[in-house]
Amino acid sequence: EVASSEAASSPSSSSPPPTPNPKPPTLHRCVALLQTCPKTLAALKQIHAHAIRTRVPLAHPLLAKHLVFALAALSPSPLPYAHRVFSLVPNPTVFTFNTMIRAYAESPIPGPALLVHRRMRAAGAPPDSHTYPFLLKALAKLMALRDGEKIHAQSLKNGLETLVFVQNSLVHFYGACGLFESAYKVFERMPERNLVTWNSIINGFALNGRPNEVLTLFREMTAENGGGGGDVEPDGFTLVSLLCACAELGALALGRRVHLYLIKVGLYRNSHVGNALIDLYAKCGSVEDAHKVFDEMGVAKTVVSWTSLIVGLALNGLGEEALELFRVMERERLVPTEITLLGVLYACSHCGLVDDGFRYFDRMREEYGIVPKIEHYGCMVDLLGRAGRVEEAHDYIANMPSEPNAVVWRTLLGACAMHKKLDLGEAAWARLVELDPGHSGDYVLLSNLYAAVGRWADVHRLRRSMLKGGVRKTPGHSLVELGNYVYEFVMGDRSHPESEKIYEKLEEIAKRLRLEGYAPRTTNVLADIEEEEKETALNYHSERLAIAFALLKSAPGTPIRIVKNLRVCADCHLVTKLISKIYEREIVVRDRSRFHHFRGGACSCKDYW
DNA sequence: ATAGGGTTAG
Repeated sequence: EVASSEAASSPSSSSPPPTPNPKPPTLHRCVALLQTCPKTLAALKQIHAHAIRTRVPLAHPLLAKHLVFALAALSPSPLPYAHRVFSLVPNPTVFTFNTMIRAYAESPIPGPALLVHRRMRAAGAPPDSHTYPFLLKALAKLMALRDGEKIHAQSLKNGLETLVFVQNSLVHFYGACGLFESAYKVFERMPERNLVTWNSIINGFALNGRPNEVLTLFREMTAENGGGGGDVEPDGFTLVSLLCACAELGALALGRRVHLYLIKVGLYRNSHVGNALIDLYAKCGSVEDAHKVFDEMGVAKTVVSWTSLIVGLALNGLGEEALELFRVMERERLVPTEITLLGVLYACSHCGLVDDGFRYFDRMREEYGIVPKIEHYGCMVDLLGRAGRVEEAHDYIANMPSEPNAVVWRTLLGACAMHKKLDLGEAAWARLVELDPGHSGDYVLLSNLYAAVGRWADVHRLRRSMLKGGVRKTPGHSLVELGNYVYEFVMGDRSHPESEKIYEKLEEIAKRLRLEGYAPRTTNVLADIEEEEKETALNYHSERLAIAFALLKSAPGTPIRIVKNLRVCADCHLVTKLISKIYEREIVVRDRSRFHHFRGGACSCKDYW
C-alpha cells in the first residue's frame, strides 16, 4: 500500500489547477478528520488509508484511540477490524482499552472483552471508573459468574467498588446471573441509589421469578421519593419490569392500574411498554385487551409486538387466530424473527395443527433463512407427540441435527404419558436420568404413565426412589386476585383467616356437583401424584380453594382468574368445567403451560392439554 | 466516553 501511496494521492492532481504543495497532513489532521467525518465504515476506512498514505504511525496511541472509538461506535461494529487496529498499538490508553471492552460488551460476542481486560492487566494499565461497568456488562451477558465475582473482589481492593456506576453494574450482573440474593446484598449496602439502581434490582427480581419482591421494591422506591433519600421517579424501564411481575402473578387489576398510570405520565407511546402490556394482558387471559393495546400502538408496533400477540393468542388456545395474525404480518412484509416462528409453531402444537406446523417449519428455513434451533425442534416433537404420533416424534428426535436436550426428551415423556406409550416413555426416562437427574417433574410424568397403564407397583417403586433420592416435588399453589390483593393458596391451606367459610363453600360445591351427577374418581392416584401431595383429598387442591374463595368474595357473574404454578389435574379440570356451569361464572385458569377458559361447562382447551 | 427494559419449546 505504501508503494501506491504516490499514485493514490494523485487523483486530485488530475483536476486542473494542481495545488503546488498541499499542507502536509499530520497526525492531528487525521484525528480531526476522524472526529468530523460521517460515521460510516467507508469514511473511516478512507481516513485509515489516508493515514497509511501520509505515513502517520499506525501504532500511535492517539490515532488508535480515535479510530478504534469511531469503529466501535458503528452499528454493527466491525469488531475484527477494530481489534486489528487496537492490536497494533503497543501502549493503548485506558480509554482505548475501555472502548474495546465496551465494543465487545455491546456486541453479540462479548467473550473477547475478557481477553482485552486480561491484556490490560498484563500491561499494568490500571482500570478506571469506566472499565468495570463495561466489563460487567459483558460478563452479565455471558453469565460468567466466577469472572464477575473476581471483578467484584478486585473492585473492593482497588476502591472502584465505591462508585455508584460500578455498584449498579454489580447489581445488574448478579441479577442477570440469577443470583438475586447477591444482587440484593450489593443493593442493600449502597449509600446512594439512583433510578438505574432501582431499575436494576427490580429487574433482577423480575427476571428471576420473584414478582412479589418486585412489587415490594416498587413500593419502597416510590415511598422513598417523598421521604428523605432519593429523587427517583419510575420511568419506562421500571414499569416494564413491573408489568412483567404483574404478568407473572396474573395480577390483572394491578396491571390495569399500571396501564392507567402509564397513560397519565405519557409513557404509553414507548414500544417496550406497549409490548409488555400485550404480554401482561395475554398472560392474564384477557385477549381482547392485548389486542386493543396492539391496535392502539400504531407506529410503535415492532416485530416484537406481533410476536407477543401471536404467542399470547396461542397461549390462550386461539391458535387459528395466531396463525391468521402471522399471515397479516407477512402480507405487511414484516420480517419475522426466530421467536416469531417459535410462536407460530407453538400455536400449531397447542391446537393440534400438525400439517401446518410442518409447512411453517419448512418455510422458516426456505423463505426466511432462519436456522431452526433446539427450541424449534422441541416444538415439532411436541406437535407430533400431542397429536398421538409418538413414534414419529421419537424418530424425529433421533434424526434431528442438534443434540436433543432434556426439554426435548421431557416433551416426549409427556406425550408418552398422555398417550400411554410405555416403551418409548421408559426410553425417554433413561435419557432424562443422564441429562437432568433429580428433576421432580420427570418423576411425576413417568409415574403418570405407569398409573395410566395400570402399573401400580412401578408407581410405588418410583415414589420410593424419589423419596430415597431426596427429590422434592414442587408444591402446588394457586393465586387469585381480588381487589388490590393477590391471594395465594396452597394445597389443603388452612392459614387463611376465612378458612372456615372457604371449606364450607367447598362442601356446598361438592353437594351441587353430586347433584350434577359428578362422582369423584377412584383412580385419583393418577391425578394426585400428578400435581399435589397425595395425603389430602382432591377437594383441597389449591385451585379449588382459590375458586371457592373467589366465589365467596366476588360479585355474581364476574369472571374468576386463577394462576397455577403446576398443570391442572384431570379431576380439577372436570370439576372446574362443572362449576362454571352451575355457578354461571367464567373461570380462567392459567396453567403452567397454557390457559383454560371455562365457560358454561366447557373449556377452551377442548380437553386437550 | 460510564449502568438498566419486552417476545422463546415441557
